[in-house]
This record gives sequence, structure tokens and C-alpha cells, in this order.
Amino acid sequence: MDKSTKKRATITQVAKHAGVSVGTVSNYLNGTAGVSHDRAARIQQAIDVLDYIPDTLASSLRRKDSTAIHVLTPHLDSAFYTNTISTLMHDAYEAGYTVHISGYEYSSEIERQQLRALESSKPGTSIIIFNGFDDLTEIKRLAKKQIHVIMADRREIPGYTSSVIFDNRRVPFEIICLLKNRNYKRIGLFTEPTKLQNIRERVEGFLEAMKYFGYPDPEKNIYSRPDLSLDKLKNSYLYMMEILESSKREELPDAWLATSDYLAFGMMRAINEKGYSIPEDFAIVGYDNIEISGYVNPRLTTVEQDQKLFGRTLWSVITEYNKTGKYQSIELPQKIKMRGSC
Amino acid sequence: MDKSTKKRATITQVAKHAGVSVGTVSNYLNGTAGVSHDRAARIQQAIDVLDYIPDTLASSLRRKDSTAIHVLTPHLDSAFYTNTISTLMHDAYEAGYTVHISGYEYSSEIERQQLRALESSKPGTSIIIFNGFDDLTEIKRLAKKQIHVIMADRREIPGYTSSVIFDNRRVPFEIICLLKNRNYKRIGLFTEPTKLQNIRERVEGFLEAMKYFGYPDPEKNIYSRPDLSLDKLKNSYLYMMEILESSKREELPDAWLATSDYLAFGMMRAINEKGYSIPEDFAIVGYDNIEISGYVNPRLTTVEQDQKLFGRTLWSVITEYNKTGKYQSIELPQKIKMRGSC
DNA sequence: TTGAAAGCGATACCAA
DNA sequence: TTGGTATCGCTTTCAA
Repeated sequence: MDKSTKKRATITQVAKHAGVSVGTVSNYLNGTAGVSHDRAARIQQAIDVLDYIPDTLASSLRRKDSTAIHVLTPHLDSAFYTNTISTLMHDAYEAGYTVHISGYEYSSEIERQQLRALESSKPGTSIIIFNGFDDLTEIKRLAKKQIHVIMADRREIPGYTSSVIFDNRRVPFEIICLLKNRNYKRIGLFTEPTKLQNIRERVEGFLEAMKYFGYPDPEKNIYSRPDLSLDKLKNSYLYMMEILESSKREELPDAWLATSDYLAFGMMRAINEKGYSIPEDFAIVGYDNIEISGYVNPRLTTVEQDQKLFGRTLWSVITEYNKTGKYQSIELPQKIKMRGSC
Repeated sequence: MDKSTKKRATITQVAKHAGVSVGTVSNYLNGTAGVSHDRAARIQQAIDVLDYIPDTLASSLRRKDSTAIHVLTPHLDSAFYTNTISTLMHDAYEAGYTVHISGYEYSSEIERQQLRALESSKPGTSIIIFNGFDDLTEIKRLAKKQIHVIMADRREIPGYTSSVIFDNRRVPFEIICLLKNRNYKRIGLFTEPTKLQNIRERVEGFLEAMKYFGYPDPEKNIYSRPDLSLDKLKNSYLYMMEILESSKREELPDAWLATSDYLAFGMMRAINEKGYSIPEDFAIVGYDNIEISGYVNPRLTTVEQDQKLFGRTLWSVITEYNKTGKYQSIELPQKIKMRGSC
């Protein structure tokens, strides 16, 4: 379009303009070695005149260390992930790291493909994988290439990766205990498919707890459908409508646990539309405590997984590894956040 | 850790192993030129044996075209952005493009810094900037370097960028008309700071429309606070609580427009907690129609900005430019989504 | 401190 | 089709 469009200036041109060698310019730029005062001035001037900006691509091709962080999430649409990533990014940017995000849409195929693409990362790169499927071969390959893999919300592979997870085991007992004290007769579990480890743990935890507190045959009260991973709001709403239409209230659980806040929102809408009230007719407990959960009506009682803490912990695991080369596995607590829906 | 950890194989090693030249391997990999059957087989075998994976960094250093898309958003925590980006990513990945996302946290300083970092992108790279501040110098610099900048939800800089925006002008008239027909006496505008163009347009649009329909002094009913950009839910809730506590209901607007759904949620919580009901005491209209808006109680009446359409349109602008080198400016419609809050 | 020169891992061109 | 080689923009020895 524009005749005046010039190609980007290179370090060579800067050197020429300043009358020094490229090595000196490089030293000046990176502080690798001292540069005399007058040369420094000439170089800086050349940079300004030529409007020079270093090519990060070429730079990191030659450089050995990597300040890139790649984040892989099941899906970008979930506030639980984006909030966590937001805090991580904040810390990372301040330290001069670059953060790249992608989503694999709950597809093991896309996950594998993305993981393979990341194999060409430099040693020292950090890769955060949220949840993820059971096939560990790709992850191990990555680890063998000296790439630091951090399992987020998922247990580490000992000797291969770091991890930051939430303790999914304790809270179910507290919740069931609470529900029992409030005299709820039947407890339903509303859950997405258990292909991901964290969901599996939650389901197992609840089943154990229900048995422990004397609820018979808890497995019979599991409500799940394959389409509940994606489009959680819509699909949980539709599913709950079906449930409410095909059964009488007395036959249904009077308290429900959902394995995600989004699932809970879908259920709540269905319950409202059918003219029931929460928590009088049905009590609801969610999972994650995304921010919006405190703003719906009634406000959602849920299991808090502190996303700011999560993000900061991930960052600390990364910096620690970059300093010492050691993997870390950290377990974060979950808390019950009591609000109006139960 | 592991003694067996080898350095990554390079194209040279593959060539050596297969007994061909690097050029031929490159041709085989990229289909740049035909490769004879037996050599192809030998190369593929070498690749398998050596576990070779091309270095994308080195590749794009040398290559002229770029398949990278960078997305810059005000903040990652807003579903409006993430939903749009999700659809874009879906299309982009299928075409072999890589998508990189970052957020500037509603800070013009961080925005500038990120934009500068992107200056080292190759010509042909696409950069999508959502909203953004008024300083156009960085963007123009980018454009001069043959980088394709797409202004998202913001008007193009003619001759410099493409753009995809929503028509913020028509819908306010429809809404005010509707409100007037329903006999609302006073209309309040609840808005974040107008530093971003889209918000400014919405505010101006509403003011015009209110005047047009005979509401006197609409400026007097603007409720805004600087902290409403960040932490929208919390801050709008706190602000609305203050408003409700410091005035009698009769003195306040009986219908409210919010410039974002998140703002509306915060208001709704405050209204509920003060014992008022929606829409009887106060009617609420939001903006964006993020998915959750259809699931709160009451369901939020809002201005739909179709995020799937938005994402797909952005993608089409990118592919079109890469084919023809032409900038495009596309305007998308907004629609009123009638639900229960008004 | 400084400059010259040797790579990093790939692609692109040219001659064969 | 092939192979050889210059090159992309930068960092990193190494000798001066």
C-alpha cells in the first residue's frame, strides 16, 4: 500500500549505523558485557533512528533458555480456567514471561495434537495442562525433552511432572454431613462424564461419603449424560427439565450436588421454570465457586476452589523449577462456601 | 535427570541418516517439490527412528508467511471475549493457524507494552485487538510493518486496519421505545468508564435515544464509577448497594440499562438483597448476552451480540486479507433479547 | 571492551 | 527431482 513501508531494521543495520560490530550491539542490548559510554550512546541513537526492535524469534532460536509458558485447557469458556490463568499471567508478565493459551475442547484428539505441536518447544519451556485425558505417552515424551510439564488440577506423574491439585477427598464428607444434619432424605449427584481425573475423584469422594453417612445405594442417584461436558449450561438445563418432567418430586432427590457450578446454574433454571423453589423444594450445591456463583438468585452454595491461589501457586511451581530444576507437587484445600441454595 | 535424554534431532541429522540432502528433506516435509518414492520412504524412516520434530521457531524465522494470530483482550475474565475467541480458535486450528491470547487488564500501559512486543512479528501476522484505548500510534506502526491489525468491537483506522464491530446505534432506540411503551418513568444508565470506544458509543446512543423519546435531562441519570471496569460483578454490586441505601425508591429510575451483563448481575444482587423485586420495582436491561444471562433468575433481558458470529467473522476477515491483501470493515447487528428482567 | 566469525535449525534458490 | 549453499536475525565464543 504504502511506498514508504520499510522492512524491519536488523541488528546488523544498527551496528553499521553506529559504526560498531553486531556483537557489541548485542552486548549493549542484553547487558552481556560492558559497553563503553560513547558507543552505547551511538548505538542507542541508531536504535532510535532506525526504529529497531529485536526479533524475538531469532533471539530465542539462538538462546538456550526459554521464558515461554504454554497453557492447555479443556475449554476456554469456563471461568474457572480463565480466572486462574488471569492471575498466572499477571505474575508471569511482570517477570517478562510470555503466556500462550489454547483449548482442546474436551477432545482427546485435539489434546494430543496440541501436545505434539508443543514438542518443538525449547528445553526449559513450561507447559501447564489442565485436567486432560488418561493417555500419558505424549506428556512423558515432553518431559524427556526437558520440557517442564505441570499437571493442573490433576495428579503428577512421579518423576516426570510437577502438579498443583485440589484435595477432592475431604470436602465431600463435610457436605454430606451438613446435608444429613439438615435432614435431606435423598441426595442426587449431577455430573458430567467422568473422563477427567478431577471429576472422577469428586464422584468417588461423594459416593464414599454418602455411604459413610448411611445413604443407601448412592449409585442409583447418579444423574449423568455424555453431553454434559460441553455446553454445560444448556445441556444441564435440558437434562434437568427431562428429569423433572418424567418424575414426581417425591421420587427425586431433595438435595443435589453438581460437579460444576455451570451444571448447577442449568439445573436451577429448570427448577425455577417448573415452579419449584430453591432450597425449599430442592437444595443445590455446586463446585468451583466461580465468581458469578455469588451473584445468582438464590446465591449458590458451592465448593470453593480458590482460583487466585491456584494461579499464584502454578507460577511459584514454575519459578521454583527454573531455579532448582526440581518438580513439585502441591495440594490446595477446598472449602465449603455456604450461601442460599442449600 | 535421565542419562538417555538426547538433544532434539535436526533436519541435518535426518538428511544424513536417510542419505539425502537437507533440501530434499525440507521438500518432503513441506511438499515444496516432488520427492522420489524411495527417498521419501527413507526420509520417513529416518524421521521415525530419530523421533524428529521440526523446530517451528527456526522454520518461521526463515519462512516469509505467518500463520500466527495474536489476540489482545481487555481482560480474559469476560465471557464475551472468551466465547468469541473460542469460535475463532476452532476455525483457526482447523486451518493450521496458531492462536495466542493475552489480556491487558484495562490498562493502557500494559496494552502499549504488549503491542510493542508484537512489533517483532513477521509481516503477514494477524493481530486482533479488542476495544483498546485511543492512542493509535502503536497500531499504525504495526500496520506499517505489514502486520494485519483487526480492530474488534471498534472502528477501523481507514487505510491501516480491518475491523469487525457491532452497530451500537440502532438498538438503543428500540430499547427506549420499548421502555416508554411500558410506561417506565425514569431511565437510569449504569455504566463503566467510557474510556473504550464501544462503551462510549453505547452511552451516546442511549442518551440520544432518551432525548428523542422525550426523557428530560438523561445525563442526570447516568450512574458511573471508575472502578466499574475491573471486577465488574463486585464493584457494581457495591455501587448499587450504595445507591439503594442513599436514596428512596421513588427518587431512583424505575428502569435501568447496564452497559454490560456483568454490571447487570451485580445490580440484580443488590436489588434482591434490599428486598426489591425485578422487574416490578426495578427493570433491568443488560448488554452482550453472554450465555449465563439466560440462566439467572429472573433471566436477563439484554442486547445480544452474537459471539459465534463475531468469531467467525473475525476469521473470515483474516483469511480474506491473507488471500487478497485487502482490509475489510464489517458491521454486525445487535438484537434485543427479551427475557424476564424487563 | 571490542570485532570477527561460527553457529542455531530451518527454507529458498540455483545449478545440475 | 536433487544437492549445495546462501541466508534469516540473533547470540556466543575467542582472540585481539
